[in-house]
Amino acid sequence: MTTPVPRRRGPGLLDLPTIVDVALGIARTDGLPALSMRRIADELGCSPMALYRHVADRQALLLAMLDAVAARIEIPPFQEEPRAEITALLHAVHAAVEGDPWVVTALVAEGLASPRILPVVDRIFGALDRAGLHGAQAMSGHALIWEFAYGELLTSHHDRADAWNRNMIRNSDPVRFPAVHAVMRAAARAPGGPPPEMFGPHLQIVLDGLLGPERSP
Amino acid sequence: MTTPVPRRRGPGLLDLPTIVDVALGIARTDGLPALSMRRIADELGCSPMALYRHVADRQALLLAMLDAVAARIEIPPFQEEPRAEITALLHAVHAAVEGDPWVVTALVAEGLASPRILPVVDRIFGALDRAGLHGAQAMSGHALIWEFAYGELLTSHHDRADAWNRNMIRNSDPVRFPAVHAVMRAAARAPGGPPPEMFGPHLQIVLDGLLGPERSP
DNA sequence: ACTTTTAGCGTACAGCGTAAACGGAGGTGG
DNA sequence: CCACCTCCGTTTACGCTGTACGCTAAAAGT
Repeated sequence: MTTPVPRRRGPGLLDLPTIVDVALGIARTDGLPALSMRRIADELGCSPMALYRHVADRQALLLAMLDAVAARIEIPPFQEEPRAEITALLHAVHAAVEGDPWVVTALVAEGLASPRILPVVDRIFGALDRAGLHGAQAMSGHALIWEFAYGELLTSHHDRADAWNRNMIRNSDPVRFPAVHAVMRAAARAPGGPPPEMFGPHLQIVLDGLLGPERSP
Repeated sequence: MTTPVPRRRGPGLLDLPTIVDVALGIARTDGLPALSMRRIADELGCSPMALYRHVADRQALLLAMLDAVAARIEIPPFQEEPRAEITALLHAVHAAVEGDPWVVTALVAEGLASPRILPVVDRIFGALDRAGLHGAQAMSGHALIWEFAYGELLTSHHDRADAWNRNMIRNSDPVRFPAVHAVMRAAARAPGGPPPEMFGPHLQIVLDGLLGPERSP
């Protein structure tokens, strides 16, 4: 006679950090659509409803995951000079989110945010203030910086979309669209290799526009 | 005896444009998550499976919707001057997508794209070329422009997220985060009204960084 | 008139998030 | 020692999703 799987019971077997860890793993390897409550439960060896003792619902779980990602932002030391300060802060955020492209999707699709980015936000506002941007200008500049960060993270991590676009261009008429084809041909002659990292350079360009071009010493 | 609902049969009762129209309506009023095949079928008075005679699957439907949105881009007349050209093109795209924030979500979450943006892409590359950006620099600049456009569209239309952030800041410690609170206080004193449109100004800032600041005459 | 093709769609299935009710282990008070 | 209460994980079930499969009936071909 088979004991009906005498699963261990009692407190301490399941907790939020464990659940979030597993969820992060699934999201990273198989993407956000594959992240279902049942899948998490399976990997934890528990029933789906067990998760609801520790998480209100799926949305709350996503928020907890976001929080975990935000927690690994290594906040850099303070720098007086605005451009250097903003650059350092955004690279820290980028490094934390890089490799987890679903973060931006979740953030945007569900309108979520973690209070953990508040320190970063505050220091960006401080830097903008020192750079001479106050009030509405500061809010606008701050918005622009995040718009860029979102956009960069979104577009940079989509290999599928990239291949799609290449094909779309390749199948298009070189006569009607000469400029794209010229650039693509030039790129084809280039040594290939991994696509260049664009976050840093692009951020500098945005900051050039926002704070004025960097004075070369 | 009841004839089992002698639904009209034969070709021409249902076609892709009709389906796409209804789907666009649902997405605009109730958002992308509310867009289910059954919901579309209900509003069309047909069975869910009827849709599959005209659309391969949900993904294909999304792509068709994207195509419909891309079709309403009013391509502006050519301008020699690069900054003016790019500005006009991007405002045209922005105008077509504005009011349908789900577009960017779909575009990004599914990695979709419509060949209809090719003319726009080509002219942007042309403008970048005239501005002195070739090869890898052109690709980088082009990428930056779309990164910004994506990010702006994503962040600008999320009232929920905005309210969320306001609350988050309001509930935070003014001593630990003085800069945000200073800006928020200044914004609170401002006349209110609708949030200012940021796409135009921010695009100019990005172009300042990319092409060099606008020479004032 | 008879057969073949095809457009349209009813049924059914696997999977989703989660509400509701249940059961068993551990600590606590009588 | 026993009753009880509180957690925590369980099973069960509901309404939703996208869509594979196969039927029906109209159109087309011979």
